Amino acid sequence: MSQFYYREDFPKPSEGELRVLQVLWKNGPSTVRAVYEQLKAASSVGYTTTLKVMQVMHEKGLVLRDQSSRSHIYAAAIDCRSVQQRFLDDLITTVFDGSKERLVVQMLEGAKSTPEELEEIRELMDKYAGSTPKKEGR
Amino acid sequence: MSQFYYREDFPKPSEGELRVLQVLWKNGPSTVRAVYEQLKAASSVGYTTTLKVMQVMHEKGLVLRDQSSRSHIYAAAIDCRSVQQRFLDDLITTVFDGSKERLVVQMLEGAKSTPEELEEIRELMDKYAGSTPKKEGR
DNA sequence: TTGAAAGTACGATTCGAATCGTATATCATT
DNA sequence: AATGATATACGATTCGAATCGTACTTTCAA
Repeated sequence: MSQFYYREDFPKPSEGELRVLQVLWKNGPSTVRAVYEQLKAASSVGYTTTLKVMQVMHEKGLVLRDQSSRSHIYAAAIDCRSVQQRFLDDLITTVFDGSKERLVVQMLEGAKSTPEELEEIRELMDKYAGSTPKKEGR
Repeated sequence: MSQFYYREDFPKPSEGELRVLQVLWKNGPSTVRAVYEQLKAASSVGYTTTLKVMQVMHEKGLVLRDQSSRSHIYAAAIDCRSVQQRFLDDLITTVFDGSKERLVVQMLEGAKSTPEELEEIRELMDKYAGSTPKKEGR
C-alpha cells in the first residue's frame, strides 16, 4: 500500500523532467546521484544540472523530497499513467486534430511496425472492443 | 500533380509553428493575414506575431514563400503525415518507452473513449491486421 | 497627389528550459 | 584536527519560442 497519493493535477513536465521521472518510476525513490548515473548513461549531462532540474521539479511539485538524510531522496509525485495520458491527449489535440482514429491510422501506416507488433496491438484492441457490441460480417 | 516535393528532413516544429502548419494544410497556400484570421479565432494572438513566426518558419525551411506579389503567399514545405509520424515517434520513445503497445493500452484506458470511437478504431485495426495471420479462439 | 490601409522587416523583450560554476556544508578517514 | 569526497544551494548564462512595437514600403481610392 502506497505511502502517499499521486497529485491529480500538475504542470506538464518538460523533456528533461520527463527523463528524471522515467528513472524514478523505474527504480523507485532515488538520490540525485542515482538518477544522474542513469541519465549519464544515455546522454551527456552534468551532475549539478541534474540536481538543479530535480530541485526545480520539487518546487513545481512534480517530485517529493525526503530531506532527513544528507543525500535527499526524491520520489515521483505524479503517476506514470497520468503523465502518459496527458501527453497523449495533447498530441491528439495538437497534432491529430482531436481524432484518435487518425493517430491509429498514422501509427499503423508507420513503416516501423512489425507483423508481431500489429498482431499484439490487434489483440489488445479485440480485448477492449469485446466490451462493446461488435458488428458482424467483416 | 504537385508543383514541389515536400522536404524529407526538417527541424521539429514548435507548438506555434504547428498551428500555422495546420492552417496551411487545411486551406492550402495562404497569406499571413489568412493564417492570422484562422489563429485569432482559436486564441488571442497579434498579427505581427503570426508574421514573425511564419518568417522564422521560412528561414527554417518549414514553409515555402512566394514573394511575387505584395502579400507573400506561404505554403507548407513539409508533409502533414511526416510531421504526425515524427511527433508520434517522439512520443512513443520519450513517454512510452518505445512501446506502441503501451500507447495503445493507455489510449484505450483513457476515460474519454466513446464506444463508437472504440468500434471505429477496432475496425481500422482489423483492416490493417487482415494482412497478418490471425489467431483463432478469442 | 495625398492619406489611410495593409503589407514586410526587424529589433527588443519576456519567459522557461537547460546548463554549469562556485560557494558552502557535511561526512568519513586518517 | 585536517583533508578529500560528496552533498546542497544558488546565481549566471545561454538558447529558442513567443510576443509585439515601430519603422518603412506599397497600394489604392478620394
